[in-house]
Amino acid sequence: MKFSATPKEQLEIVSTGAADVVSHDELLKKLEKSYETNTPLTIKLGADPSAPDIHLGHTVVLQKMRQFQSLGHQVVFLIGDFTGRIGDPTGKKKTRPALSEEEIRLNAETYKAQVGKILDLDKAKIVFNSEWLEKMTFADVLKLSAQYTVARMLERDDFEKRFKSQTPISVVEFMYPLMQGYDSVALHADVELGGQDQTFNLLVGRELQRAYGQAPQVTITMPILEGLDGKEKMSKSLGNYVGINDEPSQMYGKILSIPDELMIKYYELLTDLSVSELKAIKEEIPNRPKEVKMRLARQITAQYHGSEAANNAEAEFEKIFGKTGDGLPENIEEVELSAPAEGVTLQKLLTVTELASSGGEARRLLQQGGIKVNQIKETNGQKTYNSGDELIVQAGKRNFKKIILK
RNA sequence: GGAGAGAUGCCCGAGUGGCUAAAGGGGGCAGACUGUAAAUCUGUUGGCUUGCGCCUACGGUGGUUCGAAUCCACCUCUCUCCA
Repeated sequence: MKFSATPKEQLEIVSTGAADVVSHDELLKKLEKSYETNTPLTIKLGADPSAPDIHLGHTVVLQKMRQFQSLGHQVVFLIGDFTGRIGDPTGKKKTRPALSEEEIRLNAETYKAQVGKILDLDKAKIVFNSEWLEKMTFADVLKLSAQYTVARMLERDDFEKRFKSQTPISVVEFMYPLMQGYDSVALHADVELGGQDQTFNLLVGRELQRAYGQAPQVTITMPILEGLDGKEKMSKSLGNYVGINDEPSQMYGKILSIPDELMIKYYELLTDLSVSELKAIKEEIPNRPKEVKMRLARQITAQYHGSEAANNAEAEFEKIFGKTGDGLPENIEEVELSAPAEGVTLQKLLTVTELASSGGEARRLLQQGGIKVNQIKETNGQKTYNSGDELIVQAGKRNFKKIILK
């Protein structure tokens, strides 16, 4: 193993864009030692197997991981299967169901396929924490628990909030940071990466490593990426996410809909532009916001689907929404239905094709002018269609269906 | 173990016997405006229904009543204080 970049150069590369590094000094020392002894550092990143679909928010940390990888370090991708198998009792309604081994296997495979778009999996190590957590005895667990106090646990932001607002916190939840920290012990991690919201957990890892006689890991946290709404953290449950498996046209459109203020952050965290390129973009934004945003959408789409697909996505977007286009997407999902002799009402068609989730929803859309049939606004839900009719129905801005009645 | 408080629609939260499918806010959806952005404004937001209307819903199960989210009993869960 030969490192092409000096420790100082490495330090600069990996700390760029990070929200926090604990600490720079320790990191530099580790990098120096690894450089001198020609030993790659072990870089840990944990993943939760309950949500196998990766979105752009997850990629922020993965990009950082890739930097370490291309600098020649050993990245370890840890899948928290043990944790997933236990489930999370927090919140009576949101109880995370315990996953079966089969589900976890499947999720892990899905994960790998997606992570592989960013990391070089041939050079990465993939581990499951059940490997060591499962074998721990109760005595081991007690020893582990003894390393941390309740008061310190309550320092964690969300615990503190919940404690103050008198919402339940189960004891198991206190175990999560400990388990995660113990993973670092088991892996002898030199560096752990995570989102900024993971800061506490990563720091627990340092404490535990010390307690178990190891040199504490350096923690690098990345800023949290806001989702499409520009307010909340990008997450699947909030629906404000861009999945890396999203269709190119979808991905392109979604990115274009982010608030302007977010553009630069997206450039910083989701693309691989240099500091000087970023600076140029920053200056361009006030003058040509639309162009800059389009370029962003194209660039990110290209990262996951190739530049050809990105260009097509842009062309299609223009076709639908641009001034020159005809307002229709390239490919519209076709639905064939057989119509009864007396015909079908438009309202019925909307619910059957799931353009509207219920009859009430369909009525509302019609009433509010959210429905177009063959590009003409239609407010009469009672209008009937018969077999032989072909119609393109649009619900809202971007839901299209081509309905063929037989 | 003892004493007290509480559980309402996607979320928060009002509502203490009929006018409550349930105030208000958030979120969502749609429209206007735009650059499919943000901000703003408007409308809408349980299900079935063109409509009349019907059904389901206020932690669970029973009960009181012509009538209950609202009263009673028991149960489940959560929080607070004391031990």
